[in-house]
This record gives sequence, C-alpha cells and structure tokens, in this order.
Amino acid sequence: MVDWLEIHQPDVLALQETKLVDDSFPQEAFKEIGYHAAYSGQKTYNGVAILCRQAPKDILTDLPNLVDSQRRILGVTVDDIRLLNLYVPNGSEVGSKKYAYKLDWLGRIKDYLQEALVEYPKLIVLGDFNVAPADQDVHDPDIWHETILCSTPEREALKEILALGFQDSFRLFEQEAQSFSWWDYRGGAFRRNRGLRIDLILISKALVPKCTGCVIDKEPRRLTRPSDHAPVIATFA
DNA sequence: ATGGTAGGTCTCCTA
Repeated sequence: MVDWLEIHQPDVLALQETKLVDDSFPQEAFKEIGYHAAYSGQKTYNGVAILCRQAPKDILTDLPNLVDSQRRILGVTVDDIRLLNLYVPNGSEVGSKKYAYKLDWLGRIKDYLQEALVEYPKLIVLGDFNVAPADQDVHDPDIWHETILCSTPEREALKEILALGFQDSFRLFEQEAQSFSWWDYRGGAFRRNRGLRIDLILISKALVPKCTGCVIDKEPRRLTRPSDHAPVIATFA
C-alpha cells in the first residue's frame, strides 16, 4: 500500500474492507509518507478509510437514514470536493436476507445522495459497489446471468443512483474490452481474466468536464498475497 | 448445492 502510494502519489485513496478497529489503523505509516487518514472500521469485517494529501474535513461515518453497525460508509471533504467512500454489501445470494439488506442499503444511499448533491455539487461516490453495472463488465454474462453482483434489481439500484446525476467515470473514456477490477481468488480467475468490474468511481455532472481519465491498475493484483480487487484511478484537471 | 481460494472470530463465516 505504501509502495503503491509512493509510486502513484494520488491526492486521495479510498479503501474498503480494511477489517480493522480504528485503534489499530496504521495512520502513522501513512503520515510518514505525507498522507492524512480518515477511517471507520470494525473487527474482521467491512471497514472503510480515506487517505489524502490534504487534511480531510467534515468526516461522516453514518447516514441519518441508515442506522447500521456495519462500517461501510465514509464521507470527507478534500479541497472543494466531497467524497463518499462506500463498501456496498455483497448480498451473498439473490433472494437471501443479505440480498434484501443490500438492496435496501442501496436505496437509502440513493435517498441520501439526492440531498447531498444539493449541498455538494462536486461529489464523487466511489468504492466497492459489489454490482457489475452491465454485461460488458462481466467476463461471461451467461455464467453470471441474474446471479449476485449482476442481477437486475442490483443493476437497477445502481442505475437509480446514476440517474440522480452521476457518471461512471470509467465509461467516459475508451476502454479495452474485458476490463475488470475484481477476480475471485479461486480457479486462477485473475490469470484467465475471469473478472467483474464492480469497483466504481461515480462523479457528479459538475466534475465531468474536469475528469481527464479513468483506468484500472492491474499491477498490484499480480503481487504475492494480493487483494482480490485492483485499484481504479480517476484523474482530474 | 458443489468446488475452487483467502483470511479471520479458525473446523465455520464471509467474500
């Protein structure tokens, strides 16, 4: 992580699945290389963090309409940009209790974002959405047809968020076919590029003219004991 | 409903 930050020097890095209580967050290690940190963690599961060059302001970890002990939400303001880092519930299986929780959760996020856009026209919503927006974001749409991460209700929930006035920054630019951000650890999925694009950077309309690129960096996925996700990088003028 | 991998609360649960 420190190596990646030193190479890419992003202004902001949003993390999901930190799986750390706040007292264990290694903020000193990031401070040493010039990054402030905001975080909302818990033991073993979930957890979100934001690392940034400038001190984050107006840190938000809970939404008024989403009372939840699971640490999946982190909002900060950096410069004149509002960021909302999300670790969307995985949902386990279509039709399960966790699936219902996921859809309800996404609906509440949408309701919150409708208000947030009024206060923060320059708004970025990013993170692990656990939804592949369309079949082009899936290595084999037949295998994944109406399964978790790809089902129509999940995609509709994401579309409703986009319809508030967000763009999927990745699709503002020409991209290679079969571009993914997550590959299962099992079955040599990364080697065979059997992945999904579920990690998104959504930007509000005011930011679209400023956005100069969006790419997925597959390099960290090749390392020893990698995350199963690859970082997505959006750049702005 | 399987298996395959990874990691942690470690012989089950979540992803």
